[in-house]
Amino acid sequence: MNKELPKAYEPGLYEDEIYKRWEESGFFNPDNLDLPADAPGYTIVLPPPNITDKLHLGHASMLAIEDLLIRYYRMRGYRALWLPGTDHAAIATQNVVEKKLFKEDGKTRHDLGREKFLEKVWEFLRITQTTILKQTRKMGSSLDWSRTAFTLDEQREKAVRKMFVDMYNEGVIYRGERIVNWCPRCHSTLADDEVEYKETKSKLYWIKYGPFVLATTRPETKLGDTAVAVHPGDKRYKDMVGKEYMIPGVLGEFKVKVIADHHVDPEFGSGAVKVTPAHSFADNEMARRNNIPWKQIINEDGRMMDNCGKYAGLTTVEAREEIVADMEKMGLIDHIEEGYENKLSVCYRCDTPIEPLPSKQWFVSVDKKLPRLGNMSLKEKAIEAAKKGEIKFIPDRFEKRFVNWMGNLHDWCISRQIWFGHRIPVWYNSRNVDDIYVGENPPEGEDWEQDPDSLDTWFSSGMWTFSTLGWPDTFKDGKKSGDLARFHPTQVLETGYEILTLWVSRMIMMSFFAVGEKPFDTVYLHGMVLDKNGKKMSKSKGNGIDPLDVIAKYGTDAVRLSLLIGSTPGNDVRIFEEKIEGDRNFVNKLWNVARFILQTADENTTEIELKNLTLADKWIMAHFNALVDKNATSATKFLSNYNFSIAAELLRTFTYDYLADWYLEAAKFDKSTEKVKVLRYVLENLLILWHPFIPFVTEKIWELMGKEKLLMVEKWPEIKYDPGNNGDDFELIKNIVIAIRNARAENKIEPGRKIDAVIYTGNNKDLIESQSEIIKGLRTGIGKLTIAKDGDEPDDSICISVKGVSNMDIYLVGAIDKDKEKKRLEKEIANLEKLIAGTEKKLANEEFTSKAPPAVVEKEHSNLHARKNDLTKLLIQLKQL
RNA sequence: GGACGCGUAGCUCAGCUGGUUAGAGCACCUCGUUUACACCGAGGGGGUCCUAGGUUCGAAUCCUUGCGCGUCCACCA
Repeated sequence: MNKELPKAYEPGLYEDEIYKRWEESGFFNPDNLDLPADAPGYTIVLPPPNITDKLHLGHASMLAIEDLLIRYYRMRGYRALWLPGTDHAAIATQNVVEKKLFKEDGKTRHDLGREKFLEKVWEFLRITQTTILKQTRKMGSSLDWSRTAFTLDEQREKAVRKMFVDMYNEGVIYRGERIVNWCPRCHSTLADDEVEYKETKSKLYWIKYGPFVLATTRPETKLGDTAVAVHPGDKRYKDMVGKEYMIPGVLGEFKVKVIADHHVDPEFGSGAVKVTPAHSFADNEMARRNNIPWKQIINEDGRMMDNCGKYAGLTTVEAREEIVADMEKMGLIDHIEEGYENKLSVCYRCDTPIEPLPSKQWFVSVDKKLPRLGNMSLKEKAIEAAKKGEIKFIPDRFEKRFVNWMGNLHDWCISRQIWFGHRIPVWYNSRNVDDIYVGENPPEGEDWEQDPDSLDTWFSSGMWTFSTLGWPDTFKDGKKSGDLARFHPTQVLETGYEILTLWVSRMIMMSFFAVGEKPFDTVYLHGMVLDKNGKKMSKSKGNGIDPLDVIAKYGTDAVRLSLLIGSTPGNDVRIFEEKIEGDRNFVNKLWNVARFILQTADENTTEIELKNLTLADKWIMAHFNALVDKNATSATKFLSNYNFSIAAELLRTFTYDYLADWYLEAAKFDKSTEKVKVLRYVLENLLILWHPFIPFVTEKIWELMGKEKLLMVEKWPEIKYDPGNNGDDFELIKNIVIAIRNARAENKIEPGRKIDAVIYTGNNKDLIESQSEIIKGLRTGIGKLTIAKDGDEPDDSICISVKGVSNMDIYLVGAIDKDKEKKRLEKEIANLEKLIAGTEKKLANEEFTSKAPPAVVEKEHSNLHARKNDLTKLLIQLKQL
């Protein structure tokens, strides 16, 4: 024994030190890789985690997948760049800090003022940002830290302003009125995902409305009505469409136009809807489609405006009561339906009902045709890229989802009434409201005031693939230079399917606009990480797993493996400790395989002499070759096709079932000149194959093997030695051993007891003889082993059958439980007879033999033949018993 | 309401460009401390592949329907 390794792999002892070595090697940065000038690029930009919180297992899964890809392609000789960063997550971050501020000091951001509040935000984000980067390293991520970016750092600020100005000058960005979700209590707009829906029971008022009777939950908005809408196919109102009517109301008569719109459900209510464009999203859309004017009647305090006569100043709820009472007096109420169930939209922070209000906002037009896009719109260009396969989706079903969603996309509202984020680079002249300045830098002069709003966080993260590669400095006159030229378009965008639409769509549109090319070749979508019961992990439910906790307990490699194995592209993955524990056990198994090999073969290898290989050597070499082959079932191929789980399972099967269980065991009895070389060759290459999955343990073993170069930059293996056959000879030995072990277990022969065996080999005498030590050594418990070409059945013995072998007889002598053996044989015979009957029936069916491919029919014939042989043999054995 | 996904061994999941005696890991049962590993080894039991139809010589795999679960989007006056 030359090297004394600890019995169990202890990740905690090595991980930090190994990561440090990787980082200090400089190889995370592709500029330092030793590559030919024309080496292909392979770039992934890390989807920047929000700095609202530390990382969870979902992030860990993302990091595991992306690091796997990057390490794989780095070893394949690509100029691999994985670019790290974080996202300022404007609204989410501001909310977290606001909540904290309120909880700790009872203050709102308005108490602090813009500047002071932003200081607080930065204070907060520096802490989470540091934690995030630390966690990311802990996962073993081979990110190029020298290129680290933040969506709100100086360089990205520059990019965002340039983008805004370019889009504005091109007429893509414009200012317009839009209905927003407004919380009257918080005095703020809410993003769609900040709106919550509450099941409520309310009243449905059926009101007399000129020639109509119609149902509404909000009679007070009648003051803002400008139209009545019906379904285009509704015969009841057919003749009224397009006409104008005077409607009696509590403040006198007013005029509405009747419009036809598909949005109206003719089954609901009376099939006619009053339209209040200023205070309803749906109504607003209908008004836009039909050119109907708006009339705002509710202000930002949630109160009726001055144009509401005697109701001015009332809250909407107060106004509703009074107006209903007045309508009642006027005989305008048809009837009131109680207990009507609907979903009320409320503020996620304070539960206050939301008031949709019109407001001035900045938009990105997705439909404007642009000369720079060949007269296509941003939307059309993105859809085309997906449909033409210029951008590929994995799994491909997401392409449909993407295209479908893009098709329904409306202009993108990019302004947010918050303080944290990229401030909109627009200045208004205080002396002349219509005088607007849009530019990358503030205008000269004192009368200019910058727009108080900030940009939607997706505006800056949508630029992530090129803003991180030096844009706009690396893009002049339509020509890419520097990092942008070398790494853009990137190869893969790997992210969760839940932000396919939010993020991916924006990246594609912005990249085409700014750089004139797609941001990435492939979008790989991963699923969500769920707990054992398939529930989303969340802090409030307490079912979350902290990556750092399980890493401390089981090691990073085990955590990575548990996230990769058993998960398929686009599908959710359930994670629980038992699973991680199992993978920890596997990592330990690999460690011990190495431990054994290093003990028995601690010397540097030279070229393997193929002619000296034993049966076991050839067998393991053949199976190793199958892993790195170019055919469709190799681990290499599955890695290239994003089938990480299948690749890992192939590697695991090889490591466990082939290498550890059989080859290493056989090696203990199978001495040959090449043994040491084969052991080292297989281990070495196996470590390379495993490295992208479990980088730490493989790198550590690699070091223990005496390698000077880092495994991280080792070349991906190809087939180097052809053993000349597929290892079938050793497969036969293996099956003999299994059959003997089986027979022993079936017959309850105590493990300590030696049994004599006789093998009549037929034509295989030399082969079996050469392997007799292995057969005896592999825990078959054989005492005296007799090998002959043929002979008589020994007394007091059973004949055992070997899988797939019919021209050989093996007898175990003595100590046989005949009853048990008889039962076993009968069971097996019954099973075989059933199979044979099935096969015969199939072959008798002329439809089958004439229509099925000849190869399939042929296979059935050979199956039948083999099964019949086996049956004959079993019947003889049974008779002899 | 719209779109999509899932339902295979007790649990977690592969397999699904149609042809295998339907697989893996964990759990379970029996046996075993054999110096790489008890974070172990040997052997074993366990599945009408959700239901009902259809296509086909042949379906876990393709089509239709129903049931159950999940995700995203929209949200209704």
